[in-house]
Parts: sequence; C-alpha cells; structure tokens
Amino acid sequence: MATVFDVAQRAGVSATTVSRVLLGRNIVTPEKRARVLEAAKALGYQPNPMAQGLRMGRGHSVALLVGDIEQNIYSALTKHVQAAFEASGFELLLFNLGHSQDRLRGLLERAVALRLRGICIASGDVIPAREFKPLMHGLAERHIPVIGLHQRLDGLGVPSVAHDDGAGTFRAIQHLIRSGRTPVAYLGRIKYSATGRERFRGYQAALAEAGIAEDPALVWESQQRYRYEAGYEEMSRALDRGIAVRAVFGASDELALGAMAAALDRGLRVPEDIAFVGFGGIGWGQHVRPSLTTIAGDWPEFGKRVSEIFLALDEGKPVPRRSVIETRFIERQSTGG
Amino acid sequence: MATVFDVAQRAGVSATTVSRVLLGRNIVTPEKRARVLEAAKALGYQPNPMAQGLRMGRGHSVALLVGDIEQNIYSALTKHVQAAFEASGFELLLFNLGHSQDRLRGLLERAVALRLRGICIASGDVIPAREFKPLMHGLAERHIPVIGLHQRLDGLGVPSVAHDDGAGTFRAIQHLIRSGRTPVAYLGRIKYSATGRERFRGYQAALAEAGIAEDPALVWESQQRYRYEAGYEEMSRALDRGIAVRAVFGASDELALGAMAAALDRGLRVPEDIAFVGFGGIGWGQHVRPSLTTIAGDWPEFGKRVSEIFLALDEGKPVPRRSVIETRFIERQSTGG
DNA sequence: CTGAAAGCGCTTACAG
DNA sequence: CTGAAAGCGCTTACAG
Repeated sequence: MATVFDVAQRAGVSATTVSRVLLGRNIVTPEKRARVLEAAKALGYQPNPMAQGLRMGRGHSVALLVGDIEQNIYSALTKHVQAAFEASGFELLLFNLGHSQDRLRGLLERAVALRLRGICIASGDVIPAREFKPLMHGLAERHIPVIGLHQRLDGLGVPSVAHDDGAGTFRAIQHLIRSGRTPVAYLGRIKYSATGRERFRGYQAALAEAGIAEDPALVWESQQRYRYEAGYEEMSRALDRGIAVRAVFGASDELALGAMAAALDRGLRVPEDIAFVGFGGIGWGQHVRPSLTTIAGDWPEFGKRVSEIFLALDEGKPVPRRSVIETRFIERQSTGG
Repeated sequence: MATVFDVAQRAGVSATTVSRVLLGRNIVTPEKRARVLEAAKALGYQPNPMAQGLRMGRGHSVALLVGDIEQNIYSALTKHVQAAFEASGFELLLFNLGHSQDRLRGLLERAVALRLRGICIASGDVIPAREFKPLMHGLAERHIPVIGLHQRLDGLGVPSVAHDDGAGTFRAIQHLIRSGRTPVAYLGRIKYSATGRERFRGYQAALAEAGIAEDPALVWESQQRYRYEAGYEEMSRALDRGIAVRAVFGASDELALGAMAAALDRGLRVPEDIAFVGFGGIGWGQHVRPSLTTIAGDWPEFGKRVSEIFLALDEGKPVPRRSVIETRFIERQSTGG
C-alpha cells in the first residue's frame, strides 16, 4: 500500500503538499498539483482512513440505529440512507435496536468511544427526553452530529428528517370522505408513538375540513404496535360491537391488511361494503387481493435529504430543525382504484 | 477522553503495561493488573479504535455486502449477522449490492483501502469465478478474510455458511409425496442461481427416493428470479397448458405465494385441489390465506456460526469450507396443516 | 515481569 | 506557495 510519502517521492514534492492537493485544502501550483495527482494515480494511492481519522480526531463511519431492520419500512430506509451516505464518502455502521430503549442508550454511550462521525436514529419508539437529553448534550459537545430519521426528535434538540405523515393521511382521508365512504375509522391510535401522532392529526384535520365531528368510537387503539395481528383483532372487535363503518384507515399497511383480512373473513365485500387504506407502501400491499391502497414514502428523496443535512451538520453549518418529505397516495383495489 | 497514558499514570505503571493488561497479551503481576483495571475503570477509559487500527494494521469493521436489504431473507440475515458480530466486538459496515456485479467488484476493490477487517458476501446472484478469483487472492494476501453467506462460494475458494437448502427441500417434497399430493411441480428453476441449485437437488432426490421419474414438464423456470410476479405467471401458464399437478414447490416463498394466488384466481381450492410449499419462512406467509407451508431458516444459529467462522479466520485458524445450517419445515394451511 | 522508544500513516500549525 | 517536524493514541519489538 502506497503512502503519502511514496506519492511525494514520485512527484518530487513533500508529503505536506501531497496531503494538501488530495484534500484540496490550500493553494498549490498547478504543475505540482498535476504531478501529485499523476503520482497518486500511478501508485494507486488510497489514504488510510484510520490514520486520517486518528490525526483529524474523527472517523468516516456514521452509525444507523434502526428500530427493526426486518420491518419493511426500516429496510427501505436503510437501503436509501446507506446509498446516500456512501455517495457522500461515509460508511454506514448498522445497529439493530430491536425496539430496545436500553440498547439505544448503550449504543449512544459507546458512540464517543467508537469515534463515530455521526449518528442517525431511525426509530418509531418513544425516546423519553428527560433521560436522553444529557446523552445528546454529551454528543453535541464532542461534535458528533445526531439526526432523527422517520421520527421527529425535536424534544431532544435533534434535527430530523421525516415523511409528511400528516399531509399524507389528510389526503387519504379526504379522498375517502369525498368518495362518500363515511364514516371512516382510524385504526392504530398509539398514544406514545411519535410517528403515529402526525397521522392521527391528519385524520382529524380531514374530518374537520369536511365538517364531520370526531367520533371516539371510531378511533381504535392498538396494543400491539403496528402489527398485522393487531389490525385483525381490532377490526374483529369493532365488527363484533356492531360498529358500522364504510372505510378504515390503518396507521400502517400491516394494520390495514390485518383489518381487511378480518372483514373478508366475515364475508364483507371490499371495497363495496368497506374500504381500506394503509400507510407505508410495503411490497405485499400490491400482491394481496384486493390490493391495498396506501400512502407511500419517497425513499430516494429521503436518503438524499438525510445526507445533505448530515453534511451540513458535519461542517458545523446550521440546518432546519425539521425536514419534511412528501408522501405519495397510491390507490389500489381496496378503495376501488 | 482518557488515553493509555492517563491510565498508566493513575495506576503508576507504564503505558506498555496498561496495553498489555487491557489486551491480555503478556503476563503481568496480579497487583499491577488490578491497579490498571481499576484506573481504567475510574477514568472510563475506552481505547481509540482508530489508533489501534493504525498501529495493528487492521480495523474493527467487517463489511456485509448484501444482495438486497429490502428482501425479507436478506434483512433477516443482516439482523442476525449484525448481532453476532457485535457480540464478538466487531462493527458491521453495511453495503447494499442491489444485485449489481459491478458494484460487488467495486466494493471488493475498495476493501483494502478501507482497511476492512473482513468481508461477508451475502448474495444469491452469480459470481463468475474467473473474474472474481484474482480479487479474492488479493484479499487473501492482505489477510482480509472473506466469507460467503447464503450462497456457497466454493468456486472462489471462500468458506461459506449456508442453510441446508437441499435437505430442507427434500423433506418438504417427501412430505408432499407421502401425503399423496403427486405429481409435484418445481417452480423457480433458475439455472445460474447457486442457492437454487441445492433446492432443486433436494427435489430430485425426494422423487428418486419415492421411485418417481422426473418429468421435465413439471420443472418450471423463472425468468424473474424469485419474485412473486414470476410465480403468478408461471403458474398461470402451466394451468393454461392444462398441466395437472397436485402440489407445487416454490423455490421461494414469493414464488409460491404468486403461484397460489394464480391457482385461487382460477377457482382451484387450496389445498384440496392443489397444495403449495414455499422456501424462506418470510413473514407474510403466515398472514396470507390459506397460510403458506414453508421451509424456514434458523437465523440465530446462522449468525452464531458466521461469527465463529470469522473469528477463526481472523486468527488464522483453519475453518471448514462449508458450514451447513439446518432448516425447519413449517406446515400451514396450504398443505392442509 | 517491565518500560523507553519507535513507528503505524496521516494532517497541520509553524516558519520560511 | 512549500516543507520539516510534531503529534494524533496506540502496540510491540527490544533491552533489561
């Protein structure tokens, strides 16, 4: 492996000059610059990231702390965030949280020792501000940028990138109302889910806009997060209680699919008797029959924005507290599309 | 951040001794050892991985090159491999290949410059030996261990960890035959898929054991890899041709689910008229109705084995060329379970 | 069993 | 505009 000194020797300059050319820092004579570049290329020189990291006091690795990589939404996020960071010259260290708060804390504590360049927290789970704020302060003091993905982490004083869950939900509910599919139930109200809060607000806003009063009997909580089983159960329970709705919005595709299965099991026709909309745009929604109408994220844009924000943070520039990514409404058979 | 010198000072020894104690290398007096440990703890000392890496000539990061993180099988693999490596003190650098051979080559070429500790290649796609062997040699020369995951990479001279696809398929086909569900079709013969080859052999072996002649008309290729759409298409085509089968084995869950949907669309009853078995154990198989019988991987064991093999390789110890992980047969409604 | 010193490969004040 | 030298934080021959 060639070193800066090898390149310097071949180019007939000092290592200092080589470093300056390669980093594009100071001004160097065009001819020397050319010689260095040529020598580096000829020797196939690649800087040793560990030596750079040691010297500069920080590495090239950004950690992605992800709620559960096996969930579709997180693997989509991971794929695009990885690609965006790689394009910016950073490597992605992956850590699966498995929805564990203890694990999140432990990883955050290790961040300094690992000399991480930055941290992305991609989790929909609650992160209690009181407990985590000191950790965030410690990271900020050491100039390790933290970004919240998917969930907004304003409470922790951390800039975030998230889809516009509220607007996406608003549009879907509005569509249902305008198609005459009322009343519309909200399935998957999860009080302490930050991501869910926005969606619920979108639901409320769409009702308000149409002059429809919110009916508590049509807001169904989920005890099992965003899982399919919860959707099936809650829908079954609602049907048992004789609650008549013409449409159900599921706070996740999984919830909506579970609910739709429950309705079909009872002999209801979808979308004639009852329509379903999910949230997330996961793959299976299009294969299921009837296929599921959903609100999908714009992941390429999401990844791009994350790396932009990170780059700015990394250079100490100011960034917006919140970056909002538009969602896309995909109509399929479950709403008659 | 405390350094070895801070610890040394507090413990009243040299940095050399501190390093020795912390690495457990040479023998150190028990009392000095205790003093060092105490001082390290008191100062909250954590070694700087970049300094260690620079000095020792290799880092702590293992790269996982994964076919497509959005596919269930790869996200399951990633989750467990990450956990296993973390438990062994290594960090996982994630790279998504997106099924691109060029990208695989590029990443392999960058491995040395990145000073990777090792590389795991988790891909079901063809990796032409002629082209990649030189790359592998280069990596071996620089003592960067490479492991093949999911796919066996014997042809590249690389040790591999993979599920026993052959035995798993054998058992499933055997079960179908013994239940009288013959003839059994094989859906998803993909000639240049290394992972698929083993499954097909399992199919052949089960037929042979039962004294059934292999019928080429019952072996269906897939032009679109392991995707749902391919399963739907191939099944539809077979039904159009009037081919009568009592069971279909899909080389992936996605293929089997697509095929099952096609059969249901034609009014066939599952499993009465025709049974389906998939491969992979992905989540949706249990939610679909009828739920899908499948052959599932043992991912925790897989992850454990990967880190064991890697640790051995890392220490220059010999390892088996192939590590085989048992699969599990999960019977569900699609075969009457 | 222990420590002083060298050196891994860079970058960056500093001096010119 | 350029280079010699120092130093980031470790580990490891080497000498004792």
